[in-house]
Amino acid sequence: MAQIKDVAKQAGVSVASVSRVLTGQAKVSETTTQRVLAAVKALDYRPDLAARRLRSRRTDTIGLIVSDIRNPFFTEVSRAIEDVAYQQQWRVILCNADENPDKEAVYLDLMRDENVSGVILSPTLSRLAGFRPADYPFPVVLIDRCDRDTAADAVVLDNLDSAYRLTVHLIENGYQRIGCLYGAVSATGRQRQEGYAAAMNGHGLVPQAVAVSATVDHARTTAGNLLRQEPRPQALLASSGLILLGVTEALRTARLRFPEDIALAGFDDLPWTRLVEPGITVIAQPTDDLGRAAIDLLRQRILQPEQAVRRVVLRGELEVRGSSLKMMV
Amino acid sequence: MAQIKDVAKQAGVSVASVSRVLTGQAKVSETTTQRVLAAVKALDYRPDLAARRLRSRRTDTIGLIVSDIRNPFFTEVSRAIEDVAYQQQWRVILCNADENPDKEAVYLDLMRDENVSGVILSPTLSRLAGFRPADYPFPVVLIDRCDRDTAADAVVLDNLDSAYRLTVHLIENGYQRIGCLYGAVSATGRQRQEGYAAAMNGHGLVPQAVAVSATVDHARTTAGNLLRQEPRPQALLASSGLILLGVTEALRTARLRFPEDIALAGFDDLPWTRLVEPGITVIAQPTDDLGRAAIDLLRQRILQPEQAVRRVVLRGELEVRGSSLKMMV
DNA sequence: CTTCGTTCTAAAAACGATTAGAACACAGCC
DNA sequence: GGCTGTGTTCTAATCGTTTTTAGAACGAAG
Repeated sequence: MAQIKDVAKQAGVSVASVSRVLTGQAKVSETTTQRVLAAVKALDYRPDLAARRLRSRRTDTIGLIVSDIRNPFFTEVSRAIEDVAYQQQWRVILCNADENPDKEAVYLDLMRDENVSGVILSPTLSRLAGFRPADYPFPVVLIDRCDRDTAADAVVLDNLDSAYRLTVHLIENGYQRIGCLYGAVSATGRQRQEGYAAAMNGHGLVPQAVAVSATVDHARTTAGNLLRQEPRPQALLASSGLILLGVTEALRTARLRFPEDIALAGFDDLPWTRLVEPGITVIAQPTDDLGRAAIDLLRQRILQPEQAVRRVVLRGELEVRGSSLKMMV
Repeated sequence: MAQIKDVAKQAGVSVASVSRVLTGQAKVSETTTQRVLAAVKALDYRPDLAARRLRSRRTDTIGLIVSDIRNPFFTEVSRAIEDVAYQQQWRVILCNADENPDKEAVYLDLMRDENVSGVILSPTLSRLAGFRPADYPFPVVLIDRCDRDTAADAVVLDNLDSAYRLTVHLIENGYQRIGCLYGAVSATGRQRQEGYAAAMNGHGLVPQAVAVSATVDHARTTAGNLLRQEPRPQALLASSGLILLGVTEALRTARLRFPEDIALAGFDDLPWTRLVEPGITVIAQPTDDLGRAAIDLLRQRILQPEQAVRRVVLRGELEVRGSSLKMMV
């Protein structure tokens, strides 16, 4: 394996010049540049990243900590982030914290060990409470989850407003007893519940929200219980794609058809929501933009550590499908 | 930030002893060990990974190169791999090659630059042809895709047999004009098509297989065309979850119900397949086992570079649902 | 009391790059 | 010619570990 000194010898220059050409840090004359590049090509030289990282103290690596990559929302977001990262010659370390604060802490320590350039984090509730960027030895950008008063760079959906609009849509179509299953372990689920409650209260209706852990299994059983209550809700609203999946399965099990027997709406425009007859009304999240915005924010923060804290709020789009059709009277 | 020499000073020993205690490479006396560990804890010392990697020439990092993490199959597999990796204190670099041989080559070069301990690869067709582990400076384990004669460690589904069983299941339920949409860009799709064709031929039926690129969009339009042909197929078989999704959407668009109008079966036991009435019959892939087996194979190969080449073949399980119910006569 | 072997520790040499700071070349000016 | 300034290049120090090498300490055997 060729080393930098081999390249220097081949090009007839010093190792410093080779390094300068390759990193592009300082001015190098045209002739030297050409000779170095020729030597690099001739020897198929590739810098040793470990050595480079040790000396330069930069890793060009970022961390991405989410609850679970199998959650389709995070799958999409992570893909967007990785695409941008690799274009910029950055490495991405992906971590699944499983909503577990301890695991999350372990991974954040790991990020420190790796000396990452920055981290994109979807924090657990407990970490989000009182979150301060200054507590971390690297820049942090929050994604998907963020409180109103969190003083940190963040990219989020307009959760409250999206839930509000979704709820109003159901109300306007004649539904009144609207139940809501929301993920209580994340700030996002809570905010969506707030939006739902605001819409209900604003229309003189009584909110009936049930907290669930954001898993398909739990959502299914909880929804099953809800459906056995009297009077049965006229509509259900699910605060995330996974919960929506569980609720839909429960409706199947209970042999309830929508929208005839019960209306249905939720978050995340997953492929199957248009496949389940007659299609499920959802708020579509712009996952690609969320990911891109997050890494862009991180890039800027790395370049300008002292710049003002920014928050990017993206609007969710209401996709109306058959599951929320006007209620028969 | 504390360094190893600070720890040595605090413990009253040499830096070498500290290193030996922490890496566990050589024998150290009990008293020294205790003093070092105490000093490490007192100073909250964490070794600098860049320095360690430079000197030791090992990175404890593996690469995972798949076509697209958004493909649910790879999402599941990658999660399983990452879980095991982090337990072993390994880092994972995830790469999406998008079935693009050039991109795949770039990422493999990147793996060399990173000096990874090994790579788990789901290769494109062109790379798989004539694949030789010796051509790479690190151990490679193939996953999901592998030819009969590939001389490399690999973990795959019994594609041919699974497809055969799935096809026979349709035939036994009375279907005869069975069409097959298979992903032609991967070895896996081709093998499944082979299994399908074998079953058809073995029962005196004429296979009608159509190659598609393994995307939802292409599968949908291709299936749409297929459905307009006369006579219309009595059943359709899709060689992957994404293709199955496209086909299902096409049936929706054409207002065809299954199994009354047309039967349906495919690969990958995705959540929505049991949600779409009356449920879609599929071959369930043991994604978790696939991932675990792959990283286990890699670990063994790293420990014993000269051991014999292994191939792990996992059996797909037939999940019978409503979409393949016995044909009405 | 030496000699040998064992077990552990210390000092110093890698690992392969980046980057200060010194050195150099050259031009322009007095 | 000497001096200064500018732009480039070189030498050597440095990053923070691991690993090699040499040697100290100690006990047992002769």
